[in-house]
Amino acid sequence: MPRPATDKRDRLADAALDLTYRRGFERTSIADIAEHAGVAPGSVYYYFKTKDDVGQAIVDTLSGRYLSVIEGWRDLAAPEDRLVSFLDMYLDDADNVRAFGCPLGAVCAELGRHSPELGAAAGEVFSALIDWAAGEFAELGFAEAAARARATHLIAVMQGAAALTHALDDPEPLQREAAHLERWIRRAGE
Amino acid sequence: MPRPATDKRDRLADAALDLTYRRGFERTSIADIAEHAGVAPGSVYYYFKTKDDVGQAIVDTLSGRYLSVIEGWRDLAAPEDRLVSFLDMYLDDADNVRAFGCPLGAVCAELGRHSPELGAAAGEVFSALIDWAAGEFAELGFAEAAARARATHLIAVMQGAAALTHALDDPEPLQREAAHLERWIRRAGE
Amino acid sequence: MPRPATDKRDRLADAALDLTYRRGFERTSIADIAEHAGVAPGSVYYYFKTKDDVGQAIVDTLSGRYLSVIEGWRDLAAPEDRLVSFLDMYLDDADNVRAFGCPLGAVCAELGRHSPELGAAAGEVFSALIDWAAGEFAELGFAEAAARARATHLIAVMQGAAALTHALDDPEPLQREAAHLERWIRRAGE
Amino acid sequence: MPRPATDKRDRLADAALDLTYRRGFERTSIADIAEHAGVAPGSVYYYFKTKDDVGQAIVDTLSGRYLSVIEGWRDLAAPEDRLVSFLDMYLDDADNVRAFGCPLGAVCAELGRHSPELGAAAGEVFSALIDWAAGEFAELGFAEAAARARATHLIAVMQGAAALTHALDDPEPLQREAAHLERWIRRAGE
DNA sequence: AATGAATGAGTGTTCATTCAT
DNA sequence: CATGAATGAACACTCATTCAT
Repeated sequence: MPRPATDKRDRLADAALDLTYRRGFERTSIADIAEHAGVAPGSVYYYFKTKDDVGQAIVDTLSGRYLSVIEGWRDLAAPEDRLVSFLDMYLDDADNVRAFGCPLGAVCAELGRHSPELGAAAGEVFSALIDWAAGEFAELGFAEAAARARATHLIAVMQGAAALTHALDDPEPLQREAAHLERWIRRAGE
Repeated sequence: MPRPATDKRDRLADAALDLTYRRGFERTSIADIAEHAGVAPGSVYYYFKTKDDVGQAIVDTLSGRYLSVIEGWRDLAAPEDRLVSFLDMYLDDADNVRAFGCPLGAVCAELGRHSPELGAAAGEVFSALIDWAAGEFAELGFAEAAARARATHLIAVMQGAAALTHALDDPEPLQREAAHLERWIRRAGE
Repeated sequence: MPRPATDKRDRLADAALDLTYRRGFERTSIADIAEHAGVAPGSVYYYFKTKDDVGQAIVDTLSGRYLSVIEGWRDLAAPEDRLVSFLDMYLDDADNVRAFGCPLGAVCAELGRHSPELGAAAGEVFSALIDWAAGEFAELGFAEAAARARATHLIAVMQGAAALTHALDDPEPLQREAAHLERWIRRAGE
Repeated sequence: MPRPATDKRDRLADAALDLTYRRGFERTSIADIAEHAGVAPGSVYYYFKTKDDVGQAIVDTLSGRYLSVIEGWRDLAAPEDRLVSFLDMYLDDADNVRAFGCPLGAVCAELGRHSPELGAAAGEVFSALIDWAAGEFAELGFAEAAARARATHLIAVMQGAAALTHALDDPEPLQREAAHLERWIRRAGE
């Protein structure tokens, strides 16, 4: 029972996300995306009306990936463990972070520079991430305002650490800031 | 006695930096830069061999601007005040940060995505900034390793806060993280 | 008991004629025609082998329409009245003539420019129209050669008047030439 | 003393007019025009901003040609002779009229179908032509309104005759209507 | 009998780059 | 010293056409 349409569309969106992360949105041509997805060049426009539409699909794919990863942490009983998993996700992916930056931040910046609409859409992924982290901190006993402040801090520091690790081509900032944040999270959980 | 050649070159580099910050490097054409600088289109290639060369000039200009700003803080007697000036620089420029991201981080990311060479060059501006901050923290009494760690943390957090403020189109993360860091700096100065 | 296949084919031909008249043949895509006819995009090629084939169907539809309109004038007893009905047909449709030109002439020119074969086919519609008008003039007592000459003049002047009215976006040439021709016809009928 | 810029631009406009007349505007690609003018494909966009801009240049070229032809009839002392020259111009070009229609009417219709703006611009060429003919009839002693009516009739009939000659692929309508109009003009000059 | 999925060839357009002057 | 003219390669996008079902 094949769903070829959805399958190809997904493959195209995945390829577009991947190439945008590694080369940038502007430097990624429609033909590149098609080739990467193993699809005929003209076919991209069967699934997407414009390149901006591909950008929107990138945001959706990105959002879906982060949401499903977070979903996977539901097994963990303690909020601290879930928050630390967020840090570990970056550490496990340190090579890519070093080479291309944060998979979320880099792509959002790239799309935002292409068009304000895409930038706003990408911003919502950040919002969702902060919402999730704020929920975890709330579960740790923080009042809403404090929980949000902590969540924003967590995301901001990881964004900055990833940016520095990429800019300096050095995993150290990422590792050090993650270690810092882990202690900060554990301390909050006590 | 001005040297008009140099003047034009500088104007071109300034225009290139400005446009790259606001639109991105890829979306900025050589003709755009020439027009922005009030220079004849063909002349860009008199001053720069290739567009990548323009990218290098952007890095140099960026580096010069940050260095001279830092230089301007020499008047301040206390290292804490100089470090806080770094934070204030962002707060004073909050509108641009919100609209286009960190003037340093956004441009570095943009150039890094264009070519590894430019990325490495841009990375050195970050290194210099960290070196400066590490020096200030050393002056506050921290041992070298600790001073570097603190400097990296400072830059990373501001990078992340700027990125979030841009992505969310909301000045709050920048303001909150800056306030946080100011207390953290003042505490270190006691 | 309708034959749905034929019905769809007719609807497609009608849509194609309509769009060709208003936008031109080249600017009308197969997908446009399908959408306009309320038919699935892929289905056009079930009824027509190529786009040129659609062009042929346009000519046939056009021919059929003019023939049936002429047929409708059979009720009128006097040839003068039938010939004047031809003029009135244009005057009644003056808004479209102004906006898009003569429904026959514009489409013929469009198809002729697309391919000589279609141009020749479209030319036959003109021939048929001239034949009809020549028959009417013959009935008014003109010898065959004179009747054909008058018929050709009638059609030519209306073509030119329609073309001018369209080009100048002004109904005046059409109205004036039609009034002229009506007197000329009435005079011949005395 | 070469004026290469103007020269190339003119050659491109000439090629564009020629191809539009023979193939239609839509079926003429920018690459076709460049090749026809002996110019590199990318160069068209150095002289014209868009294809619509090329269309405007076509109108200008067309207008210039007709104006200069009319100018050439200044030598003729009698208005009748000048008006008959207009008819002769078509008869001398009968082969092209038969193959492609009226050089003015066909191109105007083609451009008008491409965009209303171009259609309006093309319409002004017709206006100018009518103005000229009206002036000649005025010189023959007709009051302004009558002169304009006659001028419009002259142009309209030639348009229609050319259209029919093209549609039927038969020079007869053009020749017969031209002969008719010549007698009509000579009669007015007596 | 009918169609939705898919595509390759071609379109208008942009732009980094070259070069004669 | 400086530039306007010119260009070829690449881009986003369109569309007539095919075909498995």
